[in-house]
Amino acid sequence: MLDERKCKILQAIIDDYISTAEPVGSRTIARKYNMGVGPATIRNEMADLEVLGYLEQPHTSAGRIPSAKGYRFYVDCLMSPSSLSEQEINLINNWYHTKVRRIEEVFQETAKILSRLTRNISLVVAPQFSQSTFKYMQFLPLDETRAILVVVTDTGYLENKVIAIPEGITMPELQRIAAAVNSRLAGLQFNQIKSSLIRDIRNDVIPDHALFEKTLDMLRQALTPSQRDRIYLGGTTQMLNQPEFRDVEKAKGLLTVLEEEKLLADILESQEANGVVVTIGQENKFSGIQDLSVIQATYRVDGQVVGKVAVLGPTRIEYSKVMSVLDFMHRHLGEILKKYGV
Amino acid sequence: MLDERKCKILQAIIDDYISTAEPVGSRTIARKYNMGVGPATIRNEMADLEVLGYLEQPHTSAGRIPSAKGYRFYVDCLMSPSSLSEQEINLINNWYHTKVRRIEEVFQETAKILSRLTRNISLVVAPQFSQSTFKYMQFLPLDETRAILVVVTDTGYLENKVIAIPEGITMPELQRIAAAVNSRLAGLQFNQIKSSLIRDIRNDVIPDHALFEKTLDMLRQALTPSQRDRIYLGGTTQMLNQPEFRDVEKAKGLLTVLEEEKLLADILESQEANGVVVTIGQENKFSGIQDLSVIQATYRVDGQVVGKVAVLGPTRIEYSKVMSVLDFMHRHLGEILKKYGV
DNA sequence: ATTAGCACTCTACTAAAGAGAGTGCTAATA
DNA sequence: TATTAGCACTCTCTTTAGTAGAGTGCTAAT
Repeated sequence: MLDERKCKILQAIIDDYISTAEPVGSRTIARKYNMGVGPATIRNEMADLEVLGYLEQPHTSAGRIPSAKGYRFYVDCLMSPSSLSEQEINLINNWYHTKVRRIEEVFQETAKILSRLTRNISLVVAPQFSQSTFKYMQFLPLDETRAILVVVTDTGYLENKVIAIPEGITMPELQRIAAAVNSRLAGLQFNQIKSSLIRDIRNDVIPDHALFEKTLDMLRQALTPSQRDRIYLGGTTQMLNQPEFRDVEKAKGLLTVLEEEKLLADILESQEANGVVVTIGQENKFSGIQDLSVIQATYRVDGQVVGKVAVLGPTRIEYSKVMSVLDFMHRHLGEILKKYGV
Repeated sequence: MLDERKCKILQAIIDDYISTAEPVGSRTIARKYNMGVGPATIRNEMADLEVLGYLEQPHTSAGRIPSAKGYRFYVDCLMSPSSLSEQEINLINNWYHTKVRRIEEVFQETAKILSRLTRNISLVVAPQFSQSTFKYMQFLPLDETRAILVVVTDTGYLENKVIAIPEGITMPELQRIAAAVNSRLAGLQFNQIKSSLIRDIRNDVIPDHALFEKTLDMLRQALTPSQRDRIYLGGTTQMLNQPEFRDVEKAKGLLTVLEEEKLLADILESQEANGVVVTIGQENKFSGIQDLSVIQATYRVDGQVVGKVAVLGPTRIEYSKVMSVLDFMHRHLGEILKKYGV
């Protein structure tokens, strides 16, 4: 592999580039990170590191910048891991008390905290409806012509929709429908409920009934939850402070990606490993973010993986810092959610 | 006021500036908008218009750009009103069918349509919970230790929260609490329900009861809905296409404003008039958007004002186009909402 | 009242020059 | 043999000067 001095130099270069966003020269390293050797020696080592693929040179007379391979090595071997300060932990713990009124706000505020602490774009994927379990459905009366159909999950999440009651249908009938559906679906995980199962219910229980059709429709809708409100974004504005987005075109490109919820979902869905996972630049399969790094982690409620927290930034992102923040979050978000009512 | 020719010239200048974003010179006007007079005459008129405050000159040898006063006169008197094309109306009507699954999505998609059609930032203010009427509350069973408290409004909107059931409380007791609250609050508008009223209930009905306290807490929370999910934004990315935001600092400024939900709410709350209302540049009280124009309209459900639709853009915004889009929307959003289940 | 003509002003663009940062190589040094 | 001082070289970035272009305002003629 790399000898000790090369490692030290590589680490110094990356640390410096992460904090300055400027190509790093040999003199800077020799001076700022007192290596005990002169700039010329460092130059030789840098030339080696470039041949080995850890560094790149924007042009002949510039300093070096880390390559994706360089960052990868940095993340895996060199980086000194940091952990959150007392102060930051307090910030997080107190944050929710003052801001949160309902569950969705936990996600929104988590995204905000993440982007605050990391100074980058954050993403929080809320638990997927489809991973929770059908508990029961029920009709709540509204007026003569309308009722609210609610579907309750075992986690206490509730999906609701106003439904027009067809002429001549009475509340007891509605309840009969609900009972029929409940007896069939109770305890099933949502992603196990297939259309075929719903068709069975229709055929077996109440073969022909306009409202029943509507009910099933709504159930189907509940089963395919919109991606939209599953992903919470934070810090899109802060991004513009990063020098890599000094160019409006760049910024526009990223914002466009962020607007494509579907794409975001894919980016995050693609990783299933445990712990904090780092994807650097071109390691990313998705075009549009190939000059960015994604750092993500899953979080659990009751031991079950339910969602993700992630931070997105330039490859020059402060890996150490971001990873420590995400590490904290993915460990604690489960408790926080339970505390605030999932 | 202004004689006919001055009007014609002013209109031509503003039309041109709106579409090009470049200062307009006398030659351009004479050529493109064949006025029947030479550039020199136009120059004289332009000089007059500048003295009168309708035009400004970025520097001596540039063309003229409209001032806020110029735009105001343009909007009030000059502008040729446009209306939506068949095609656009169809686009709108079909849009919701394919995209909308739940009520919140109506707002989100409305924002999207608005920004699509106007190529600017759009805002949609969802109906305020506090303006609707308390219908009833109810506890839905979840498990031994938890229940879901739901509050239903006359519009069919539903607020819900998971509540821990204190030791030893049974379902019938919960229902008794609900009944007590319902008998007191049913039919009241949410913003009429004061803490004092809630205190009364506590004192009169069930004087001491941990769960009851929690219930009331939750009700109080429901009464102060977060601003956050009341305002839906669209087209923040498109904004970066406007030449006025070629500068990243400008873009950052605006994005920062857009992140302050509270401020946005104020901006929109400040207008209560009927129809489509235009606020141009410095007419705006709020710093941060004083080089922008806001065009907004209220919409109604069942004849009652419930929310707003608005478009935000540079003072150079296509007033005519935007106003026609908003006019259409504020007339039809009510129906659309009813159709999709408010 | 309008307009042609012209001098004047200001910006935006281009090219040239110079400063600065950093490299790579060579030869000297420990 | 590893390190380093020295130096020529390369490339970018900034500054400067000059020029083209667009547009104005004024005056005198129509």
